[in-house]
Amino acid sequence: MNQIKEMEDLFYPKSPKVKAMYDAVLDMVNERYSFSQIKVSDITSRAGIGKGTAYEYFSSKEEIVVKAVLYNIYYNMHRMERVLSGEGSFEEKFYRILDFMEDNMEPLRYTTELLRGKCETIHKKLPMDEERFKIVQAQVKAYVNGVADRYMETGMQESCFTQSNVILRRNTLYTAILGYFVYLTNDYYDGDISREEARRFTYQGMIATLSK
Amino acid sequence: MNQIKEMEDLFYPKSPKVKAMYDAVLDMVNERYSFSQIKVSDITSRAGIGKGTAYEYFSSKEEIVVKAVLYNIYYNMHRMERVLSGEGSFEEKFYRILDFMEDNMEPLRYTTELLRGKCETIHKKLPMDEERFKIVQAQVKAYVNGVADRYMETGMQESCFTQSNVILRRNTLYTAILGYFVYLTNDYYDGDISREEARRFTYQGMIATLSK
Amino acid sequence: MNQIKEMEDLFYPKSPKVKAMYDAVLDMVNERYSFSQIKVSDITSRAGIGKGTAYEYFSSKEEIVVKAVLYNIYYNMHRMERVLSGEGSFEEKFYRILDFMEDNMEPLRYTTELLRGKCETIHKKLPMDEERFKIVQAQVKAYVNGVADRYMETGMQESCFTQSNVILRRNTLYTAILGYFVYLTNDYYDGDISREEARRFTYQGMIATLSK
Amino acid sequence: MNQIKEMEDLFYPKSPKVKAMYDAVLDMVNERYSFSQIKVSDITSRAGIGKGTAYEYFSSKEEIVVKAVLYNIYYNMHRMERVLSGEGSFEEKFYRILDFMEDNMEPLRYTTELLRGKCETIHKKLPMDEERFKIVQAQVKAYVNGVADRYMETGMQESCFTQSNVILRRNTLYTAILGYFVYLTNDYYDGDISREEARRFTYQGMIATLSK
DNA sequence: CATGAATGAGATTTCATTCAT
DNA sequence: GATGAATGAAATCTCATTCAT
Repeated sequence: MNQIKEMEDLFYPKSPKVKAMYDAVLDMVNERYSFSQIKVSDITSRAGIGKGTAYEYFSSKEEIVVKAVLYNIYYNMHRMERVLSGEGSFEEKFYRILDFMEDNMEPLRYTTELLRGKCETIHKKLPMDEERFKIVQAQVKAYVNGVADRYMETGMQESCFTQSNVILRRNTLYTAILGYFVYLTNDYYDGDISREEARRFTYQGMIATLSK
Repeated sequence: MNQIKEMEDLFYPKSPKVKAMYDAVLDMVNERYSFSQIKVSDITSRAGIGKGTAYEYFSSKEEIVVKAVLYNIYYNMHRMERVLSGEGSFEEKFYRILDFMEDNMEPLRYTTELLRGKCETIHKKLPMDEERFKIVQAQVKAYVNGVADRYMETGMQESCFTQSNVILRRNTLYTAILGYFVYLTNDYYDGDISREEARRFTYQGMIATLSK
Repeated sequence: MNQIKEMEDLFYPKSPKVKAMYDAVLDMVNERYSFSQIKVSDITSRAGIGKGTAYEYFSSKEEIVVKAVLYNIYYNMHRMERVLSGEGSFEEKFYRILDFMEDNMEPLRYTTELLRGKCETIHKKLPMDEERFKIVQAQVKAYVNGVADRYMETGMQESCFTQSNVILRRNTLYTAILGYFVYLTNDYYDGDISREEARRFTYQGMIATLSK
Repeated sequence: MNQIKEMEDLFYPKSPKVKAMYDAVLDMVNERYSFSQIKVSDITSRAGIGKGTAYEYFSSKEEIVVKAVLYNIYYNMHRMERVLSGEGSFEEKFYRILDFMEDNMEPLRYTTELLRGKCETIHKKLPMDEERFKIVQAQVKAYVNGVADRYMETGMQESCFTQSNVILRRNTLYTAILGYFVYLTNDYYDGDISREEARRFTYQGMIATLSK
C-alpha cells in the first residue's frame, strides 16, 4: 500500500511543465513513434518549453520517456479502479475495461515493449539503478494484478463463472483483452464482424473458458 | 498463389552473405535489440562480412531488417504449414503451434511492432514505395490467415467445436496463442501453474469459446 | 601607491556575499578544479546564495573567478608583507615564505596559469578591456616584485650574500621557491629527503647562487 | 625497459591522421588554448579531416588530448636523450637542454597542469582506468628521471660539482630549468638581463648549489 | 536586492552511408 | 564483388545568463 504511495510520489507530476512533457510523450506514443524516433526537441517543442528545460526535471531522454509511460499506467489504472469499484454488473464493467483499453492501446503496447526490450542502454541512463527499477516494475505489476483480481472476484460473486484459481482467472481476463485487440487490429473494421459482436464474443469466450 | 511466388523471389536469400545477415539480424532480435539498437556494423560483423558489403545487397539498414523479419516469417510459416498438413490430431497440432510460437516469440513480437510503428522514417528508406509495401504486408497476412483457416477447418472436421464463422475461429486461435504468451511472460514459471497446465487450459479455453 | 589603492578598491569585497563567492572559488581552486570545471552554480551553492545573485555583483563567470584569484593574491601578499617587515632573520623569514607558499600553492599555480592562458575568451567577458586588464596585471606584478625586492635587500644588509643586481636577486628568490615546489610535488614525501632537508638545501642553494 | 616499449606502442601514431591530430592539439597548446578551449571540431579541421574521423581513432576528446601530450613528451625526451648521450661538455649540454625547454615550454606546462588537475572528469572518459593511467604516468616520470640522472652523472664525472645525492642533483637540475623559465616569462626581454646572461647565471647557480 | 526556473547556443558523440582501393 | 576508412548530419546534453516574481 505504501509502495503505491511511493509510486505516487515518484510519478505524480510536480510541475505543469512536467505534465506537458508527459502529455507530449504520450501523444507521440499514440502516433506510434518508437523510442528512438522520439526526439527531446520534439518533446519540448510540443510541450511548449525550451529544450534545456527538460534537463531541469530529468537527467536523460530515457528518464523522461520511462516516467511518462509509467505515469500513464498509474494514472489510468487509478481511473479504471474507480470505475470497477463503482456501480454496474460484471459484464457491463468488462465492456468498460474494453473501452478503456481501446483508448489506451498504444501506450499499453509501448509500455510493454519498452519494459521488455534490451534495457542495458536504457538502464545506464536512468537515475535509478536496475535493482530499483525492477522494484518499481514489480510494484506496477502487483498493482495491476490486484485490480484485476478484485474485479474477477466480483464476477465469481455474481456467479458469472466457476473457476476459483486466481491466476487462471486473471490470465483469462488478460487473454480476453488481448483477444479483443486482435479484432481491433484485424477484422472487425472490414465489415465481417461488428465491434459489438467482437465484444460480446470476447466476453462469452472468457466466461466459457472459466466455467465448469 | 503467384503472390506467394513473388514473396519467395523477394525473400529467398540469393547469396550466403544475405542469409548470414538475416541470421545476424534475427539473433539480435532474439536478444531483444530494438530497431535502433541494431547497428549495421553489428549485423556485418556477426555475419562475418565487411560493412560496405551490406550495401551491395541492400540499399539501407531499414531494408535489411524488414526483409530479415519478413524472411523469417515466411520461412517459419512454411515449416509450420508442413507440420499442420501432416499427421496428428487437432489438439496435438495445437501444441505443435505453441511449441513453434515459443521458439519464435521474439521475432514475432518484433515483426508485429516493426510493422505497426510510425513508418514514415522506415518507408522513406525502403526501395519499395508505401503502396508496394502494403501489398507485401497484405500478402503475408493473407498467407498466415490461410494457414490458420485450413488448420481450424480440420478442427471442425474432427468435431472439436461447432463455430462455423471463419473469422471468429481464426481470431479465437490467435487469441489462444496470445493467451499462452500471457503465461509465458507472467506466471507459469513462478510455480503456480505448470507449463503443461497452461497449455491444456489454453486449449480448452479455445474449444469452449468455439463450442455451442 | 595609488595604483595599489585602486586594486584595493577593485578587489576588497564590498559585501559578505562577494566574500563568500571568493572563498567558494578559492576552495575549488584548492581542490584542483580547472576554470571550466568551476560552475557558477557550484560557486553560488557553496557560497550559500542564489544563482542569480552572482550577476548582481559580477557580469560574468570570468569576472568572478579572475577577481577571486586576484583578491587572493592581494590579500595574501598583504599578510606576507607584514611578516617580512616584522622581526626575524633573513633565513627565518625565508622559511616563513615557504610556509606561506605551501599553504597557497594551488591558488598561486592557478593564478599563473589563468593569467597566462589564451585569454581572448576570457577578456571578451571581462568588464575591463584588455588594456585595462594588462594594467591591473602589471600592478599586481609590480607589487609582488616590490615585496620581494625589499625582502632581498634585508638579506644583503644582513650580509647573507653579495649579489647586488636587483633582478638577479629577485629571480633567484623566485627560483628557490619554485625549487621547493619541486620537492613538494616530487620526492620529499617518498622518504629520501625530509621536508626540513629540502628547505635547508633550498635556502643554501639560493645563498650559494647569490654569493661571489 | 619494456615499460618504455609499451609506451612506444601506446603513443607512436599508427596513422598519419592520428599524427595530424596530435600536431593540431600541440599547436593549440602552444597557442595557449586550455583543455576546455580546445574543441574537437578545431582539432579535426586543423588536421584536415572530418569530425567523425576523430572518433574512429579515439573514444573521447579527453583521450585525444591526453595522448597527444604524452606522445609529445615521449617524442621529445627521445630526441633529448640522443643529444645528451652525444658529444659535448656538461655545460654545453645544459644549454641544449634550455634550448629544448624553450621550444617546448607550452606543452610541458600544459602536461604538468593536465596531469595535476582534478581528474575525475577526465578519467571517466579515458579508455584506460585510473590505475592504468597512474602506471603510465609513473613510467613517464621514471623515464624522465632516468634521463636526468644519467646526465647529472656525467657532470659529476667531469668534476663540475661534488654533490653525490642523486635526488638532490636531479631536483637541482629541475629547479635550474624552472629558474630559466622565470627569466623567460619575466625579465630577460625587458633589457635588464640578456638571454645569454640569464643562461650563464642559471648554470652557475646550479653548479654553486651542488658544490662543496 | 535576491532568487531560481527557464532558456538556447554550442559542445560532444553516434552511426548510416559512401567510395577509393 | 568486397572492403573498411572516412564522413557529416543529426542527436543528446551542459551551463552561463536572463528575468519575472
